Amino acid sequence: MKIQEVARRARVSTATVSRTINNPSVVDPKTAKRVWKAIEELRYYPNTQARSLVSGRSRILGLIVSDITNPFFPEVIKGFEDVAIQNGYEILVSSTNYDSGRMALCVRRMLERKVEGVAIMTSEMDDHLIDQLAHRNVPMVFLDVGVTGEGVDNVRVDYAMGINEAMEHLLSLGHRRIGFISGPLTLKSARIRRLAFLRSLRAHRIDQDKRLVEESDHTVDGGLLAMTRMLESGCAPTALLASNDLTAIGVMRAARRAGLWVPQDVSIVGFDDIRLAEFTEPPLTTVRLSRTELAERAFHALAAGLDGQRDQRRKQDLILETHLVIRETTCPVRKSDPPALRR
Amino acid sequence: MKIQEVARRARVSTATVSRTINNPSVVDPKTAKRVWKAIEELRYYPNTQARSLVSGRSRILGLIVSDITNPFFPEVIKGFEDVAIQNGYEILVSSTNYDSGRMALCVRRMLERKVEGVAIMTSEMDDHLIDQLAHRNVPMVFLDVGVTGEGVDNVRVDYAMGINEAMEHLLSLGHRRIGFISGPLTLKSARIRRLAFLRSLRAHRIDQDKRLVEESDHTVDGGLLAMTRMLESGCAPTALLASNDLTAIGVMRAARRAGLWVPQDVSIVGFDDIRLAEFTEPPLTTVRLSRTELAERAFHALAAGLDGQRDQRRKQDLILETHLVIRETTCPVRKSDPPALRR
DNA sequence: TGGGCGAATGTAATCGTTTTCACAACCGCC
DNA sequence: GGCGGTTGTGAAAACGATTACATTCGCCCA
Repeated sequence: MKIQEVARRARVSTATVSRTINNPSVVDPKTAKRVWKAIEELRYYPNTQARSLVSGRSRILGLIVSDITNPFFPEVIKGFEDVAIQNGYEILVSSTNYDSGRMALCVRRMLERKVEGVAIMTSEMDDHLIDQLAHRNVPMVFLDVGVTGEGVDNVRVDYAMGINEAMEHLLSLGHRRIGFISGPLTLKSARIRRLAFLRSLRAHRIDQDKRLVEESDHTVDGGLLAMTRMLESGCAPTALLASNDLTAIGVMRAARRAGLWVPQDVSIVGFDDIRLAEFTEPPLTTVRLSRTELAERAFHALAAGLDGQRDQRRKQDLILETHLVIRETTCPVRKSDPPALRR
Repeated sequence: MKIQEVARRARVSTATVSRTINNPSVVDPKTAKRVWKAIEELRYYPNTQARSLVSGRSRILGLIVSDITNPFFPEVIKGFEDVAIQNGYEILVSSTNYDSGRMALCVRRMLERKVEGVAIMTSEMDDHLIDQLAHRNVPMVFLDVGVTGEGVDNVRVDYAMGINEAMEHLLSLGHRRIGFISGPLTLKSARIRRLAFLRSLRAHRIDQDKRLVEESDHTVDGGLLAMTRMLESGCAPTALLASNDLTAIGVMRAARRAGLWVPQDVSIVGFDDIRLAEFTEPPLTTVRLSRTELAERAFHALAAGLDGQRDQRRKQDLILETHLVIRETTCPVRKSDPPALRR
């Protein structure tokens, strides 16, 4: 089923068929109608490979995430796919599994497939890989306030806003011994959240206790481990802020294992507001970061880069806000000391 | 950076370069070495589109799921991607969002990209779409014991095994009023699970109470709604089996809202054993269905279809087992009646 | 009347590979 | 020394579209 057959059937040249499909304005409506009829009758659809080989445009966008298994990402992927498809693009997702070798492979495959742009949401990004992409003039957008440089865009997220709201909330409930479990500090977005927490602490003249700030890895297991460590340090917090919801879920589990009730013994706040957050027991108070908006921003940043619409790009500098969503894992600090830890 | 440049640099023809890459056995090791050197020096990599245009092989496999946002799927995707990449294949995932129009689009895009095979995990699959694929000789594999027909494979999962284990478990704990919340009955795999439940009931000579069997949609919200309906029907079960873990999580939430304690007032068993199951409060007793194995089976079924290795296919008829994983949402039935429902 | 113009269409080059086929070189054997 | 059989290599024809350029045709105006 090639374009030739369509051409023959519609009694036109292949060029005309191609034009009716790609640039209808230059072809006579009457001819166009004939061509469309032939296309339908033969159920013709163009061969993408041939098409992009000659036109140089693949209509594919890449999306690289670190772990498709973290529920945050599928929601971003979904949003990205939706908007991409609406605009006639295909997407190619790759999960690096936190492995930088795998990351190199991802980039390689993206290049081989001639993606027209890549959105990157992961930390395993060596500079030389970025160079590889930049060198081939592939527009990039980082969803992680990561690298900056020419040809590199960033979707800006106001992480601090949500963190501050969360802190105000906890402080207004009387909490003073507030812990924080960060994500991997190789991730810039994780560093930013941690910093926002520390800043907020200082702004409220609360001394930082090192035992109350742990590094983790944005997984449930990691959160569980980190919280367990913190509780065993002998200085249990009355409230805890986690760098993402998965961590918060781990934290809740650790608290329960230690015999603590949430929120009576310890208040917990997550970050992201993944769908499941609403359904934890009790439902998780967390900071919402809209995945669909994030994905849309990413797409538009790329699309702008594609068509070289420099002016439109300015619009993308809007900052994505984050806000606290109060559910049931936070409550006023109890006056008496929490019960002794069960070991 | 085309093959020509490599050829020139290595002082051979383009044919030889192509051969050293794709079929090294027919080229003299000395020449091959020269060619590889040139390739490395120029950082050459072949243009995938040109390559697959002429060879007719895209090295892409499609994977269609209904909802990438359901944590079950990303784990399958990950497994599928891993094994595909190991075998030199790319994957193209598409989420249909339970929309059959979107499904048609998916198939269309898969065809346009000339995928060499498709794994399908969704119910929005019209027969005419299957025909479309079959008609173009695209091997298919269903991960849902769905359609059968020529050129269509199925990964066989023994859903009944896990269900039976779960039932034995609940019965041994003294439960007799056992409820079931199924997935959408358009999904064959959901029907099978429901049927296995009903069979087990009959096998143990327990009368079926219609109020204790609800249909839902494999989402948390759906589970919550269905359980709420069931509790309000005036005939609360002492134990409940859910068709998947997401549903189970919704069920737990509904139980808590109604003032019931899990597992003291009602025991709950899920299905799938998604990663999060371990971290619910309390940790969910559920039936494990290995996603990686599922994905691997799917891949191999496709791969077998690709190379036409009819004999190897027989091996794939092994049935994937499912087993109960006991955690903390089940306990012996309480002798006294459960407390009155809080409305 | 004829030349210029614009709109619609056709011709053919092009994209970067793979792969068929032919050819050359070499080997061993009769 | 000629001949069949390997082996390794190169020239050129695909693959199926897009698109630059050429052509045709009708129309208008000088």
